[in-house]
Amino acid sequence: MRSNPRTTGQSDAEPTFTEAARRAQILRHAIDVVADHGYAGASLNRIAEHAGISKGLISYHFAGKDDLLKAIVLDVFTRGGGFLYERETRKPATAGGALRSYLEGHLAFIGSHSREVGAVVEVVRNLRNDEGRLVYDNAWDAETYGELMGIFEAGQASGEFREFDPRVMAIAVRRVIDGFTFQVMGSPDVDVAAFTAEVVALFDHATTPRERS
Amino acid sequence: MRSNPRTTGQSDAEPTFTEAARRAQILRHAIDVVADHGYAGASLNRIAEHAGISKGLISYHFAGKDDLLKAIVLDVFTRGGGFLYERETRKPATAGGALRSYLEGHLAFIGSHSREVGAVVEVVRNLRNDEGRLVYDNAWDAETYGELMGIFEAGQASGEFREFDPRVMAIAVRRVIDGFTFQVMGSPDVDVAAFTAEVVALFDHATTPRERS
DNA sequence: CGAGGATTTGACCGCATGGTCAAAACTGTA
DNA sequence: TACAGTTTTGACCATGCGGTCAAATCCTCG
Repeated sequence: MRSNPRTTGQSDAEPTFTEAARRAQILRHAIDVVADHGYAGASLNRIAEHAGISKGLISYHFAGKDDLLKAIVLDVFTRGGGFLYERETRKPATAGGALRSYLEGHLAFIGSHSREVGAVVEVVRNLRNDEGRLVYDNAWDAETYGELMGIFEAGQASGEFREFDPRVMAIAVRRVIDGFTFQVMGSPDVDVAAFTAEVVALFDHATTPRERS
Repeated sequence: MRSNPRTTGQSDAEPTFTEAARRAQILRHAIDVVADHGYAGASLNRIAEHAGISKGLISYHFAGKDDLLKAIVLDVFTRGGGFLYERETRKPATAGGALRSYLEGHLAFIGSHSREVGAVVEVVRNLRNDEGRLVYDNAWDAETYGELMGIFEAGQASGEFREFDPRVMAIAVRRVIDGFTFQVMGSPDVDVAAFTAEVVALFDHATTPRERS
């Protein structure tokens, strides 16, 4: 057989042991290449060379380059979700605590997986569909604002937070979190804990009223 | 003569009227194409077609694609500087006022020049030199933090601002400002004034102490 | 007009890209 | 051993890329 039926969605059988391992290996090397050379520099040839395999093998395990790049996003998101799930011991009692936990969790994941997150950011910001539109557009990452906006609305309902537009605040939080990726990728010796403390304090002040309650 | 001496830096004579106009025209169309199709989709062929000229003409007026892209950045930065200069009537008296002015000025420019700024962001985030490193790296945009950090340090010295890391706060401000570009590019009907007011309030609370003085 | 520089075209080059495929190699089973 | 299914290779393809160049055109001024 010349191509894998699973790559074209014609089969939903259990993936072989070999297949799973090979896909994981390709994903790892693809992440490395994207992180090192950027979206434009991540060619299938370069990824194959980096992994020590032939280019055709990538086409055998993935339907195409876009499929591979989307798989990177899915893989890192899944790992990030697991990281955050294992980290959360119990639900914070206050909205401020929830926001703090959100920031600390996400920044900790980025600090310990900067290359993976960097590759994802690269793909998300650049991958376009056939019509030339971004695959991961504003509407897409608006979905990721949901959790944050929930925290903000709860805090405002309880009077813990001041009045502000939850959407704008969510955008700001996500922008600062994603920006941390570039900081740590640009200079890997940044102090994750110090940065986290600063950001937590920043948004603590930004969300709460100035007057003491 | 087969190529323009000015594109290869072999002449510093006054540019012709035709040359200046042609360069400006190419820049405008290049900005359009980058804004519409992203960095990866902005080929010389596409830019030439969009401008209704031949591809060779671009090579005649610019030393190469990289030169053209850097010219986009320089052009928009120059225009932005002029915009902000004309906007500033007089120096704000307080650090809080300076920060507010900084935010309002930059967000106003983005709101009225979203495509230009979007193209610049695309180039800055993607253009790499021959060794594969980003041309506009962390060290480069750290320079743009200077003005913000000056405002923060002045405010802390006068006791107007609380104690925080000026570098982290500057990164946060720039991230939120640049993020606004994507918001307005993704949906051009966003309310610039409302967003600006929210961001001003956000960083006003973030920088000032909670206790009333 | 016509000389000469400035401008513009369109054909062309070498190269890297994403993708395909027949053949080979490998693997397990009988 | 022979067989069948899976996995892997390496050569190959069409396409688009950035860039070059000889030739054609335009423009200005004597």
